[in-house]
Amino acid sequence: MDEKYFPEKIEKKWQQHWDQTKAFQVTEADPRPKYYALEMLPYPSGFLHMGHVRNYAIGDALSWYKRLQGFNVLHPIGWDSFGQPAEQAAIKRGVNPRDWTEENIAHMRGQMLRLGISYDWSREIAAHRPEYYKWDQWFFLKMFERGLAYKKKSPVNWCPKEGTVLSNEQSSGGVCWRCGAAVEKRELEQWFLRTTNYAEQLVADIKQIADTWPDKVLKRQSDWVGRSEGAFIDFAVKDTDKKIRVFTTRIDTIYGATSVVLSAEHPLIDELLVDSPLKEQVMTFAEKVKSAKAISARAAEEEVEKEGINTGVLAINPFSGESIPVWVANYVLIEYGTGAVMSVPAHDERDFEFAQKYSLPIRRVIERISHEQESIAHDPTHEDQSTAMPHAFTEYGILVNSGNWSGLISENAITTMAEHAKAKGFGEAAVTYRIRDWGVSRQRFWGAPVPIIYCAKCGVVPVPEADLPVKLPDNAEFTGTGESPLAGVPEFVNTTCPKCDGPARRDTDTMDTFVDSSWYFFRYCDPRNDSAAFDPEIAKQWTPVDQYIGGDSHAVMHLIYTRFWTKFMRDIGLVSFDEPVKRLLTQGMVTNRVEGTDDWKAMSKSLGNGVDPDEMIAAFGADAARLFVLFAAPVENELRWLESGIEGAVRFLRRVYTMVWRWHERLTNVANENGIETTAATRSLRRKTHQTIAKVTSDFDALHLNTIVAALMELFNELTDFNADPVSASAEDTFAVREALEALVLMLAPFSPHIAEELWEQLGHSGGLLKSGRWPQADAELAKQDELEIPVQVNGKLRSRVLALPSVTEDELRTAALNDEKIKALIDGHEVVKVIVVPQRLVNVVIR
RNA sequence: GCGAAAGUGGCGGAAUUGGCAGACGCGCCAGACUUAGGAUCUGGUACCGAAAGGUGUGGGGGUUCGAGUCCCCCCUUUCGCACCA
Repeated sequence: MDEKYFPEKIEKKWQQHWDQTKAFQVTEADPRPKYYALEMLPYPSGFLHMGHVRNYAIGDALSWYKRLQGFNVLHPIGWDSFGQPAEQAAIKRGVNPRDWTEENIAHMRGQMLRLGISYDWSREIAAHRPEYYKWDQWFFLKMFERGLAYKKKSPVNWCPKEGTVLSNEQSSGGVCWRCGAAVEKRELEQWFLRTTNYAEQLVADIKQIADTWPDKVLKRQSDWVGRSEGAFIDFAVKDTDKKIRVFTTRIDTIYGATSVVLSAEHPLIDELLVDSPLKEQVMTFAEKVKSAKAISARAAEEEVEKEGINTGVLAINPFSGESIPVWVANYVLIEYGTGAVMSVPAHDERDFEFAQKYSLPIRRVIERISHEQESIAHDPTHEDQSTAMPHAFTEYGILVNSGNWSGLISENAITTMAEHAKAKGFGEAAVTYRIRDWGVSRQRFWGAPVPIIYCAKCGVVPVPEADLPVKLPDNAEFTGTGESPLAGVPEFVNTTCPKCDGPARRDTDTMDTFVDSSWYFFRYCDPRNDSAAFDPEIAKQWTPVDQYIGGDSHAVMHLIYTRFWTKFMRDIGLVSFDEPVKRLLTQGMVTNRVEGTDDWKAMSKSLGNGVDPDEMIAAFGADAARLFVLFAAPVENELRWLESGIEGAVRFLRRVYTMVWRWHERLTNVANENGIETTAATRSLRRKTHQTIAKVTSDFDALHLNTIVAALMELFNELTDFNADPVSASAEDTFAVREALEALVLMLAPFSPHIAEELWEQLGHSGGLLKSGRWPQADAELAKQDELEIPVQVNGKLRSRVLALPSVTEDELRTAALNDEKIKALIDGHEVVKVIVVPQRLVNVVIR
């Protein structure tokens, strides 16, 4: 053993040991209970950044903890290796995307090895390899068989900068999730997956993970699915047999409807205006709205002013029989509900604003229920039109001016009016969702080809399973024009129809890369299977994932897709549960100061505030870098990078190293006997050791990794204070030091595994931590305090302390406090009103 | 605009059910050892005060013997959603 701590030497030694002994390879044959720890698989951009390091350090800490506790821990890694940057490299620099990707993977794998992350490398996977994406295609075909994958022409989100379609999830807020460019609407024919079929389950099953996923993620998912209860109501168009169906959550306000408003894209507009003199005007308006939306009105920061036009057509309110005008307006969305609404200005903010602008009537039909207005409640014919409303009244209340329904309260009216509509055949109660089907076609090369063939005779023909994978060609040209590069490869495009053998063409789009990541952690269970995506029996042994760790940027993308995918896999019998991930941790970002400013921003090349993990490893060692990122902040918080912080981590490791170096000879020479008495000299150290074990264990279960490191430092400080001489220490002292050092080293392993392995060996154990080490057990007796220092307050202010045994009674404590010299002096001349005694905690003397 | 979360030393952050505020680390100060120190070790470090003592968890109020923690109002920050009928 060296006298001094040389991280690079130790780290290399143990990385080799782990590799040679295949230390982290696991098998299903292992009888121990399983634990599946998973970090989000990275995109192989070429270099790890500190965000990755933090992610993997957290996952690795957990993996080590569970291993030392005796679990059979699956801790795999792979590559989300399809995607835009590889294609950009191909366009800009003419490199082959496959070569570019493989080189990046090789480099990043090296970085992970240098960090010493304990992955089972035998299970490594990469999405761009045919043996993986074959199964993306297989899943697509399964969905196609069941009608869950379908093609339709529709307005889709188009990123002009990247030249491809995006899903709704990827264009949240009207901007591209990757490059931030404003998203346009384009009319294209695209493949969609029916996520809407699972909308209800995606909301309902949240209760299964409500306690173990972060609230903010569940909230966003719930909002994204956007479940809304209401009713469909048909408004007949006057003098025609046509109907306009609207969706409303407030059927109780229907007597206040003063118009029906259609979105500009509503399909009925054409039909309704066939003979209308206003046709020209309305169509011009609708076109204007559509084009404004096409250039991304939704990406604009400010609210767009409401605009509309009266079509001159009348619709009949099925409840009141009243005829009201039909308008077309820019504030009604075709994507939601039915693309048409009944406008109730008195009880909806948007309708109110619209009505004011165009001087449409505002008719109040809901009154607040209050004591002052009790007379109104008892007088259903009450009509208060005299007072102009300053705002819409959007709360529930009591119905007025609503025919026979007046006098009902909103909650009841909503139910009974929907029932009435159904009985009369002009509507029904309904649930709508905001979530849309997942558009998966991408006009790109570097993805899994959509396994579909178009035949002039047979139409849309799925590629037979036996012909999978549909492989990417090697000779595509990358022009960056926005056309799928596959379309320019005749050898790829031209094929024969699997049904009739006639000439046919392949689909030239590839699938969204989020398809790859929707099921990848099932593949880790059975990564080399070439006859199935995975063997359900094997997957059953590992899944669901026990702990998933990643950034929260995927809250409504990856994390909703993978829940959808799992439900589909359940429905085709591959898995037997509803939710793929038991527990989710969303780690905070790693930020650094932007030079010349006071801003802390996520590290990035463009801001020039990046920190290279390799440089950190070279300067301080992987162990210190990892210890620092876990110590510096709670895992879910933002982590501000401070070079001095990592120096502190090295200092700590160096001190621990030196401590072991000073003791290792004595500890290996003096046999570790059991049954050694605790002495007055060792009691305090032994207590600290066992208290620390208890605290660290419970903090691990709560994922409070930063306070664990603090606790280990406290234990070390206690060891320093113990100050026994390694040359002449008594058997009792040696025993206590050994106990403390062994516990410290074992508990340090999840944070800084290389030095822990080295020190464990120096403490006289062979074969490595996983062979000879076990997570230490806290002895509750030893952890007990044998004397308590009880604070004594007078009128709530701390004035003194008294010493007491843990077994002290309430009366004894009261007496001790009142007899304390300082307290006596303070209560002298005052009346003691009462004395609060909290057993084992505190005494408060209340005086007057 | 709507919704949610959070405000604790110079900094990152600790603090069972309301019960000693500031653990641990960084930084800073002093000292030791050193040819030297951006190494190492020791001690100190919330604020005011020479001290006794007093004041302190964004601001204001409340509940309580006792509030960082619970309740109400306000301010600030961060995040999410932004015409979802």
